[in-house]
Amino acid sequence: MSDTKERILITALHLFASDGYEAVSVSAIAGQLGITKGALYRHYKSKRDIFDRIVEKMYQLDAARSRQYQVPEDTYAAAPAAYRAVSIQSIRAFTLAQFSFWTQDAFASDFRRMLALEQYRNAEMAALYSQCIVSGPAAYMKDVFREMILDGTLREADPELLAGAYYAPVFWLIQVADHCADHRKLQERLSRHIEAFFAEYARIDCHTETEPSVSEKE
Amino acid sequence: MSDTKERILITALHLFASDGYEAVSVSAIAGQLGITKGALYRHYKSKRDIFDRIVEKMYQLDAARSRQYQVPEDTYAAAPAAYRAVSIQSIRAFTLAQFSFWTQDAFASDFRRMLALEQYRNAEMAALYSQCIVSGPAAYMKDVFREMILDGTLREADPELLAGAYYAPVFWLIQVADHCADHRKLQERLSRHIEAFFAEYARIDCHTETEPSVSEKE
DNA sequence: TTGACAAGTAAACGCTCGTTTACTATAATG
DNA sequence: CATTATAGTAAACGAGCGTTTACTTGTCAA
Repeated sequence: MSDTKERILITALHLFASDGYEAVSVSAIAGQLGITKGALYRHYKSKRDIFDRIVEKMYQLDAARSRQYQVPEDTYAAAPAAYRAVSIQSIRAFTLAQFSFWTQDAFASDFRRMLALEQYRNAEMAALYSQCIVSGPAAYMKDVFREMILDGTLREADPELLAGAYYAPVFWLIQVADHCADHRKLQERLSRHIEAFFAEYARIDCHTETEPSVSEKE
Repeated sequence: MSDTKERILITALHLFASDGYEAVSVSAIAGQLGITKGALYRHYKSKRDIFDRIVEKMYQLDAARSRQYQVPEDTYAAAPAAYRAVSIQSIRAFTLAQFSFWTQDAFASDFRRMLALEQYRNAEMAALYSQCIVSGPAAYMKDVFREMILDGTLREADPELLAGAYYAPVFWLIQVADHCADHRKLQERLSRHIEAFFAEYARIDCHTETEPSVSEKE
């Protein structure tokens, strides 16, 4: 039993993430590993096969993470109960974890970049990119915030606008991280964003300047 | 005098924006135009030459737009005077124009996508992408907002946080637009974001509609 | 009318691509 | 020990790559 198969996967993903699938040759992958391309074909039946196994592995990783963080895999429409009683604390923790995952985790970071490079020529990659990184998280936050407004955790506002205001800076900082080595700084910046957001929109908090926070709705 | 040279440029950019530079063959560019690749070499001396001319053209377009919108080409440190007396109105107009430019203008939209596809293997593209789309606009807004806080247009806040809160949703909506056909909807969503932002942070809390006629609050 | 030039075709160049084949070394198994 | 499987090399395959060359047009000024 060898780990060569796994090393091929990781190395190929890393190259795909830099140059894009088409621009990476099988020789380049093999060369990086110090083997010949003939050896590579002992483990995968084609270049496309490597790509497919990468995607397969990411699906598994993502499913495992969803379970770990108890994020509902169904949409709000399918399972609204799962979106109730979500605390600000858990939202904050999940957001910070997601940021580190997509910027620091080697596999996830490479996979995200590869998705970005393939999004305009591969419909499945486009859908996956949108779902994991662009629109999906915002749609999720919209459902969570709608419930938080209903149960009084957040003040009255348009959930969609709120979700954009919350998630867009996360998304933006992920892209900034691609060309900024100082991860600590960006992580702190993200924390400040989250604090400022909830200071602004949480109903019961120190924020009482513009509106009295309790007992106005009758 | 022919327009073939220009048509090659546009067609090549469009293909580069979908598949990335390496994945597009000279034959494919020529084929799309209904000519042979030999003819293409009458107008450009290499495939890389086409790429370079595209970048050159974008530099020219960008400089022209900067002049048109009176956006300072110097940094704040080099020319602080240019950042004073910027109105909320002009910020709003410029932001909406930038959004339409990067999502609707054929050349700019294709160029932005090409930058995104080349950002991890080409340092110049990475810098350009960051400067035009990711970090640059936020850095600009940070300088503008710092001045706006000083002159009392905006309430006291961290300019950097403010710039992120303002620009990140613009950036995010640009990416959303890549896989959402309904541009009108996104444009409206952007408008709502801008209104909500200034409603939240503008000091003189008149909900400045498109025409600031009379202040309703003393 | 002629000659230069601009724009395009078709074919070939050397090279690299993804993939296949024939063969080798090593180690475990009966 | 003989067998079988595994993991690798080296070379070849046809196809397509970016680029060059030789040749064919059409246009237009001298």
